[in-house]
Amino acid sequence: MDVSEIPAELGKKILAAAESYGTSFDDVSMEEIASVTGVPRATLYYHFRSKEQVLAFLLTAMLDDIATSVEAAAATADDARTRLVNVVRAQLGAMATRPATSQLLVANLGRAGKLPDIAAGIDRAFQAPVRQILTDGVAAGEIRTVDPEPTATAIFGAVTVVGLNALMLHGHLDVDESLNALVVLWGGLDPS
Amino acid sequence: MDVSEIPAELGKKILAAAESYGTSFDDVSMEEIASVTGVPRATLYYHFRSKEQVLAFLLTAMLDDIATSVEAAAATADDARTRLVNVVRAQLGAMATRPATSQLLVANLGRAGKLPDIAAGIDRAFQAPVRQILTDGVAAGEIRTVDPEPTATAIFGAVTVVGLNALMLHGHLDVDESLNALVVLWGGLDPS
Amino acid sequence: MDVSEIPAELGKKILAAAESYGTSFDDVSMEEIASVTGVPRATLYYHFRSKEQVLAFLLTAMLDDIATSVEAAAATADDARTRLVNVVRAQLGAMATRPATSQLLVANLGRAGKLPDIAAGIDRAFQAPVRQILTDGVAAGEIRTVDPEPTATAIFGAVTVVGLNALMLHGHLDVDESLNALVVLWGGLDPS
Amino acid sequence: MDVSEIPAELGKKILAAAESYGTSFDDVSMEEIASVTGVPRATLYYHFRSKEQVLAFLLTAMLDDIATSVEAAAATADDARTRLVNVVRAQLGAMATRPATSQLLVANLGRAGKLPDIAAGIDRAFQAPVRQILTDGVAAGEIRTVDPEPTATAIFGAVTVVGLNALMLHGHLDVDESLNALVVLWGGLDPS
DNA sequence: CATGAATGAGCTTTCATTCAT
DNA sequence: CATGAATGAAAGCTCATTCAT
Repeated sequence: MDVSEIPAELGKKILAAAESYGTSFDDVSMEEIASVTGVPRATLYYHFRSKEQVLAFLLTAMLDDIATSVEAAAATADDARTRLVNVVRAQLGAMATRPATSQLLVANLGRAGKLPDIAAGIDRAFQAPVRQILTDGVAAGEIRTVDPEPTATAIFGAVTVVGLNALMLHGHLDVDESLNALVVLWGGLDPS
Repeated sequence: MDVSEIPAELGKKILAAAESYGTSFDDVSMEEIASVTGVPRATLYYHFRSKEQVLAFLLTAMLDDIATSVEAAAATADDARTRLVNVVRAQLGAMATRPATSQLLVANLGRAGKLPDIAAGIDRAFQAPVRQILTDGVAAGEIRTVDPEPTATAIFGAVTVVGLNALMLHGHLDVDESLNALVVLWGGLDPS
Repeated sequence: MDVSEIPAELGKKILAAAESYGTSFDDVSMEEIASVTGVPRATLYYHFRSKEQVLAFLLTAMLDDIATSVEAAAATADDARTRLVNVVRAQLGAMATRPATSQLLVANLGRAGKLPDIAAGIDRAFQAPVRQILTDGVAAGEIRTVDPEPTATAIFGAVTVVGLNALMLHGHLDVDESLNALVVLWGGLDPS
Repeated sequence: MDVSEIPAELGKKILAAAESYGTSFDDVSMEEIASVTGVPRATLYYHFRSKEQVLAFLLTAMLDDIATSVEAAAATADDARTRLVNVVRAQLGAMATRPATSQLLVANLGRAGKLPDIAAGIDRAFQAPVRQILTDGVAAGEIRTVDPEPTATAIFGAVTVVGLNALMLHGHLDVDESLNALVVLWGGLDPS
């Protein structure tokens, strides 16, 4: 199921309809995808091997999108801290744009992590850019000495759960407000 | 379905068997719970109104356990930072003790958050203690000025995702190692 | 399950609650009988061998009641036709008084007919009195020569279905109106 | 679930197998229908929305059949009485041909009457033709002055219960014998 | 005598998936 | 290339009935 094998038209339909899907993988039935996209079930099976693959395609596509804007935010000449803020802002912005799909992603972190494509997508969109900035920042003395790998995971958790929380509680996500909740990441909790 | 109405014997069986359940609510079938606990399906339905209620009982019981040890860690006379570290250590320790149930909880944050009992349990075990320490610590000048409510959410996300990550990647959770990943929380990313 | 073995108190509760039961044997659950009568399910099973027996008791009791008033109507010194009208009037009156139980009876004629007690009750309350009047009436020249046995069955069908029809369509049964529908029985369809 | 949407092949199987079904709607399980027709349960659910719909289809189809032959019997140039006898004969004949389905119908009059399709079918096959003949016959002076509507109901009851009685008592229905039981309808009970 | 607790046996229904065209 | 039709395999839940006190 290489993304490139999926006809663009079909892909668009699935993506466009994603925002009306439910929250858990099992809450999303093929019948639902079929009726929301207008693509008959059997046709979906013609293109995808299984339901999981459809959702993997969906999440992968979203993650690719996120990765693109995140990578742009990470590629500037700013200092590490600025780039990190921009990266997180891009991530939250992407979640804000696709609230349902984001919930689908975060609510299925457990399962999604087992699908190689998705795990790779999550890494590319969320963890790798942060890891890289941390590494660079530490080397440049712009960031405190931390272990980039696990720290990126902690940041990933803080960002996504703050986002999910906003989506679940208010139905939408205000990027600046959520960023504010993450201020702890920059300055930490210790008083200066 | 007040917890107190569930016979202790039955409750123990369900809890004891929990570690062999699947990851998502839908991955856990009543037949599975029945065969793993040795309690017939019809008997489960005699005590619980639905499958959701069984899982709610399970998660609520686990969260109550966690809350108890977390509250103990929060109730010492230490300074805010020490208490916070101990609270997080207690949370990670609880996750380490019940890996499968923790995965069930985190993997179902989306759905679980909609069940009032569970949402309350999460707050009591994870967010409220942190919120309280932050509030007290800020007042005492032991913690940087942050907004306790959203900051507690960010910490919750960092802690649980770091824990989930360890469980998914290594199958078990090393508390100290995970704590280390969270060092960013104390000192932040800014170089001193 | 001799009726006499059922404690009067219990019997009264079951009869009193009957009017809130459903329409088909299978629509009436033991749980429904239990909650409506206030008698625990297990207690019902202490007194009755099965659900069927409870319903048989219920219908038998109603049929006994009907039989009593019907037999009174049949036992006068009037001519056959008058007695027959009075008998049918009594039958319709009994149905009017217990609409739900009547529907339960008629809607379950098929099954009820297989339970000896009920079949006997139906015969005693509905068919035997008519049969007797027909026999006597024919002998006395007060009634056209008909075969009493099958004719009584036809009359039974006309009476009960007319009654059921009224109950289902209007929710209640107007005795005189229904009697009117049965005028065909007396005069027949042939023009005089 | 318009009848026309059911594939003819499937319809035939359901009809053909009907004679081995049980007596009450609840006595007939989908598994029974499936195994007797050879059509898998899931396939039945592909074509029908619910069990009730399957049975509605079955009874509706039977009633359509009956209606056809009854309407033919009603459409002759004979006098009203002859037509009525022929109509009833056709009705009894139809019951004789499909004893089990007839029992299913009559035993579920209560429930069936609530399903619009079936109520309409009963009217078309049993009541409307009789009503019409009565109306015409009264107008032509061939039938005593009776109210056609309720009288048709009484006749319906007499005919079906006499038929059901025969089926239940003897396992089969002898049309002429049953017709004989209904002689009361023509001449009435009054001696000439 | 009465009853709360427990359960075996089914039941309807859903759904991911495959078949046949 | 696409799809209507068909279905195997559960799943959640109910309910009449029995057990144990």
